[in-house]
Amino acid sequence: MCDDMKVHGLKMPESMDQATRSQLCPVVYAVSKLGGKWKLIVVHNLIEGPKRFGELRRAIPDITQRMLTLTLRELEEDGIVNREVFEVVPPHVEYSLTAVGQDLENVMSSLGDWGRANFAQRRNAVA
Amino acid sequence: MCDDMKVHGLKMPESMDQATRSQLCPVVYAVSKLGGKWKLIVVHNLIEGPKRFGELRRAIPDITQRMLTLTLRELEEDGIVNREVFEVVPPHVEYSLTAVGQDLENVMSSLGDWGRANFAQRRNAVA
DNA sequence: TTTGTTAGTATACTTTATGTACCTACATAT
DNA sequence: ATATGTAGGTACATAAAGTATACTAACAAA
Repeated sequence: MCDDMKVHGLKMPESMDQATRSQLCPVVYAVSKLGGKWKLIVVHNLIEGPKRFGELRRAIPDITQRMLTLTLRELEEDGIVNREVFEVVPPHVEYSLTAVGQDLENVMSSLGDWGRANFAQRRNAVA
Repeated sequence: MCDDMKVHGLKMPESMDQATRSQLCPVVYAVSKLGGKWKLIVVHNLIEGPKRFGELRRAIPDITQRMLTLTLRELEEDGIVNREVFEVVPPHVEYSLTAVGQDLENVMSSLGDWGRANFAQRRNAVA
């Protein structure tokens, strides 16, 4: 697992714990950053371009205000999402993907490809 | 969001709930199948080839027996992982990716690419 | 003057996800 | 007779996620 890490000149002994290893295995690291229930859904909705808080809420009807806030805060902390506040009334806040977030495009599209293929398969299997 | 779904000849009205929409938006569908804490880690470990239960445990030291069992059962139900039992004593059970699971290769590699790039960036940023 | 708007925060509560500890069966090795 | 290894199962406990409701600021329109 994670021979990639040779590029960092590091070995990954069994004794190392997950927190440490997640800094070494790119896949484990990525999953730890994107693993929440809503993270990828929010990123998916920002791929097309910046959106306001309310637009995201309407685009993801099942997310609660609180969970959207928490998810956006975490994505912001991880440098995936950018938050721009316009000091007007009523408030105007725009969320967009950073360069790091934009780099998720391949992940999102391969995920979409898989979902599409798998979904099609299931329809045939069930119907 | 999810214009892809036009290929299924379906629209996605606001009134539709998440359960229904997850059958329509490939990304939401994919996330719903792969969203658990351990799902992608297990898939990642099976990409190279079949592994036994104990091998997976050793490869993912922080997963508990219970979570590995639950994760494998769900992946099996979703047609991503195949479980082969050899009726011997002591028990011998082998887990492998189905064709659907193999199709996750692009997802895994793009996720690895992103993690690698992002990880490298962070190292520079921090160090 | 009350209502509406946007993007939240605060609090309490419930549900689901994940984790811990201990248990089994059976054959072989000691 | 007891210990070892495999692939789990089960009861219970905790952590994470989600729900519901109330609350805020500041201005505009009815």
